Amino acid sequence: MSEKNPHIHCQDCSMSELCLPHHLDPQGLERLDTIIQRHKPLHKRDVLIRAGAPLKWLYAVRSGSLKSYIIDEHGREQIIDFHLPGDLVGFDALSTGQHRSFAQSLETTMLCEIPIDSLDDLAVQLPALRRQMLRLMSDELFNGKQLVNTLNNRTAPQRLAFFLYSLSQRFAARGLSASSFRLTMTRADIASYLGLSVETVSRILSSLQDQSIIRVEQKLVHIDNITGLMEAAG
Amino acid sequence: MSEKNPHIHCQDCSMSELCLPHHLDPQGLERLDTIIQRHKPLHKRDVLIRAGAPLKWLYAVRSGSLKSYIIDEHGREQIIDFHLPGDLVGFDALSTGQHRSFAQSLETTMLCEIPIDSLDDLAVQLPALRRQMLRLMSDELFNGKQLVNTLNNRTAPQRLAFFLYSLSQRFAARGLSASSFRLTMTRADIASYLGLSVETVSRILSSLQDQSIIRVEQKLVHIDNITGLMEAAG
DNA sequence: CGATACTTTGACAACCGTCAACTTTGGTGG
DNA sequence: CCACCAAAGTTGACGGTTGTCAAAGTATCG
Repeated sequence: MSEKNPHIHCQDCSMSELCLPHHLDPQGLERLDTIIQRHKPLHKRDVLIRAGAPLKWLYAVRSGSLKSYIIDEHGREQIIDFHLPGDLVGFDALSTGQHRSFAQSLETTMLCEIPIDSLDDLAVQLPALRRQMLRLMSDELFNGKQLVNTLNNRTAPQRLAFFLYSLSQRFAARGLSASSFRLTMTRADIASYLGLSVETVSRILSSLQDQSIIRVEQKLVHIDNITGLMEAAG
Repeated sequence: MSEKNPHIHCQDCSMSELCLPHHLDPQGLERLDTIIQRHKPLHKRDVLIRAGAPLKWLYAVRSGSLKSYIIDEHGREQIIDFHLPGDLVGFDALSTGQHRSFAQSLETTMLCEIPIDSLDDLAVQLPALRRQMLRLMSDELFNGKQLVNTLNNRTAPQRLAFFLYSLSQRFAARGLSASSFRLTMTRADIASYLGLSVETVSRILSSLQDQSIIRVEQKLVHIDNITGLMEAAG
């Protein structure tokens, strides 16, 4: 790598524990780092992945955030996930070799680009990498299933409280503030993800604020009573 | 394998195309078959997997059916999936090495038992097996995400029509009748899976019958108007 | 054959989606 | 830098869908 074009390496990346490098020895880390490309920064609203496109790379979020969505038979966008730093994007394409959902940047976002063929080759040689890939997929799989239940069996206020709480936990796992963060997605995105209407999302945010559980300033959320939030989540 | 105790082999199993053997060459198939054990038959209500138990085997359903569920903080059972022949059970445990959900037999059920360590060893040597494992996980992952949306954005009648339609498709993919099948799960199981009350499930089944879309005789369902069912699913 | 689990049907109320109006924010071009 | 307009967000009123409670009917299992 040239001195003129310095990149962050897996060895120095603060997200490595959440990402593919987890539990890799220094030698394995080095080899993984070699196959990983750095993608040019995405601007807000850039579309990274389109459904139907052939799978060539998995992406790891280094900073920023994205939303994944599918377009239903009526042409409406349905949010299926939000991706934060350390998350891998693209696993759902391993099945058909084609992406099945879209991924769009919610803000300026930095990504690592992992060629899927090289990753497969390397996984054969590194058991720890293999295990971590399976672990990440397995987690995503279980989270998806659990989410169905979480949403199905909860009222609108419980869903939103759950959403905020789980975002808070995810930020904390990334070394960021659990009590104060920015919602990079719109209320409509949240509504779609939780299966609610925009109006309901807005009303409940106001209501949680009235209960002194959170404070909302546009996109900014402060959690003032995390216990209250957990209780509100059911 | 002894003559006295003849077992079905992967080579002869009618579910192999849906299962791990998919796209394996004869030699690979042979090797896979060697590591697979046949589990003793489960009776109705037998619990195959308990959350928290260490992951030792993945299971492939050869015949019969199971439900997967988690137990929520209030001790209530939440159904997260139903497993039919050809399905693999246990992927959600790859993350922690411990099972995270329960699996219980809904009827007499025959299973193959695949030691996870041997499977990992074999996957290193057989790219086609590796690809099929990832494909199965990726499919399950995407289905889970899609299900969230399907349920979130649909009314109760649409959810139930969707459920019946998707069961019908799954039976068809297994060479069984798409228009006539037995619901091995209870109404309460369906309700939990779809996020509805038992009463609503019961009412809607009656309503779909009144519309001559299906006929219901206890556990037996006949689909008389598959187009109507698809439309009812939204 | 009895007990228990499962299923169906009815009545009612509440939750939340829809429609509508308005305010605020953010981006674009002059 | 400001003006403008579209997009995003908020708040209110209303009605339908669906959960809850209740009760009766039916299958299943020991």
